[in-house]
Amino acid sequence: MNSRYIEIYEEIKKEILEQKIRAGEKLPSENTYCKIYGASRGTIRKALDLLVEEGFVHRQHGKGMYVLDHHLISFSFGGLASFKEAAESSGQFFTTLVPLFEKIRIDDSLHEKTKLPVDKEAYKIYRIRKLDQERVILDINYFLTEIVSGLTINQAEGSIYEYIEEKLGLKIGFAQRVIQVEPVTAKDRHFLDVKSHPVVAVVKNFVHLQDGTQFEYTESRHRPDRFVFTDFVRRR
Amino acid sequence: MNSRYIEIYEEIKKEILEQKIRAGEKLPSENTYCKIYGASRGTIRKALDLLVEEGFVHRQHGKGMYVLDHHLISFSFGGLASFKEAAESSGQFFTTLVPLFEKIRIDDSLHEKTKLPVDKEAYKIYRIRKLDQERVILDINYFLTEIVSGLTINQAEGSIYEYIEEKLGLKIGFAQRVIQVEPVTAKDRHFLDVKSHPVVAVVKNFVHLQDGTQFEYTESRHRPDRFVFTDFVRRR
DNA sequence: ACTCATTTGTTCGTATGTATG
DNA sequence: GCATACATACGAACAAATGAG
Repeated sequence: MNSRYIEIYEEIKKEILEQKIRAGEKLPSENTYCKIYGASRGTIRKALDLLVEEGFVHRQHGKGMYVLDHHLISFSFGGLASFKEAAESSGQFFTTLVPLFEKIRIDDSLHEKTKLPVDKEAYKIYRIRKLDQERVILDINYFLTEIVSGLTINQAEGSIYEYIEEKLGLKIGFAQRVIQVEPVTAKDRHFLDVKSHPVVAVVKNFVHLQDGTQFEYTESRHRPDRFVFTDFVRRR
Repeated sequence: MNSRYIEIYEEIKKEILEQKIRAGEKLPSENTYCKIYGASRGTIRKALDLLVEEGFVHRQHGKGMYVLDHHLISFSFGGLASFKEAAESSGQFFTTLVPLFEKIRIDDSLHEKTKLPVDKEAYKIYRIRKLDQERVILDINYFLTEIVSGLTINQAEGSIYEYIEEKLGLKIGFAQRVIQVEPVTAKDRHFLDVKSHPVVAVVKNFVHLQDGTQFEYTESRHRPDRFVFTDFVRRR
């Protein structure tokens, strides 16, 4: 079903996550992997490229590949993951409330904010994420109804991405993301347990399908003391 | 000296940045590029992969590649760029002050914070970034003296990365990065024009050489109203 | 509905270059 | 100098998505 290099990538990643190869240890050479998986070196390299890119291993010309210490990259938000995926992989227990679920029309000022096309209809959804009985994240979602049709409040309580990808068969492509710090609004005070915090950490997502059309704008407003964003970057 | 696919990548990227191919427009096909550059398809694809990864273009199976609207990414701190590189590409005019430049020893509590090896010696440097006569960023750097030897206060006023890469010939590999929001400290109040802002946005960098050894810890403390972090992510 | 050319996606095999020990 | 391992490059083939006829 999937391509071979993805399968190999997932198998090796699993071995690293299960500590069958530990941090600091050397991976088998590319040629060894060729024999293990019966694949060409190009295919093996494509699989290993993914691990390098995600920060699981690093390569050294002439020496080999080594597993990196993954001490805290337990992805609060590393890639383009849904909230449910991120929460599950971080092992924390969240619950979701949906205090608002309605259809609206994108006007000029909303277009300015969301970059969604003017005059289209969209679902506007608020979702509150609770951790340890405290409301720490407010997600404000806009989905074009034209693309994400038939959404219900039930799905919003679970994973909307699951619905989009599995039920509708749509392929999510990429997102531009902006992180900023903003003063708390009346809405934040109403929907979050902001305590005395005067600001929130805001993550804005402009999400596109694989064909390049933007179908979503989401703004995640985090109570600053619970906000952590982790990232892995390579030079050049 | 560079590899062919890097050259090709840079040429095409230049064409996009100079708007010779505009947002929404289609790129020449891979086979066309093969003829243009006299390279194999594999090499062309490696060059194009980089553009895809950085969010300049998106690919559509069976159709072609299209240039993305780059309104957000243009002043991106998304990659592992030095402050000087980022400032130059964003076109803003910053100046740098160096109020502290000293050698210290990594003790246990500093190891906890920086992850640098205990008992090694390090440069500890404060650097203030001024924009429009306002001190908006405080960089706190630790560099292992063993690796980054011979650093002077003059270099610290320019680009330390330039010194590390060009003068010392060291190869920077990758960094783990954490973004958080923290209450202002007395140090922030002293070195930054924090105004009435009660918090700062903090970016922590754990930077490693290509051989995997960590040689730097840097904490960038931003006044929250001037802090923007942009990112580009793909769904896998 | 079907065929066909175009274009991207995956895989293979092979060769050569370069860094490490 | 030599063996090992990663880096780059070429060419070929077939698969899969798209759009035109």
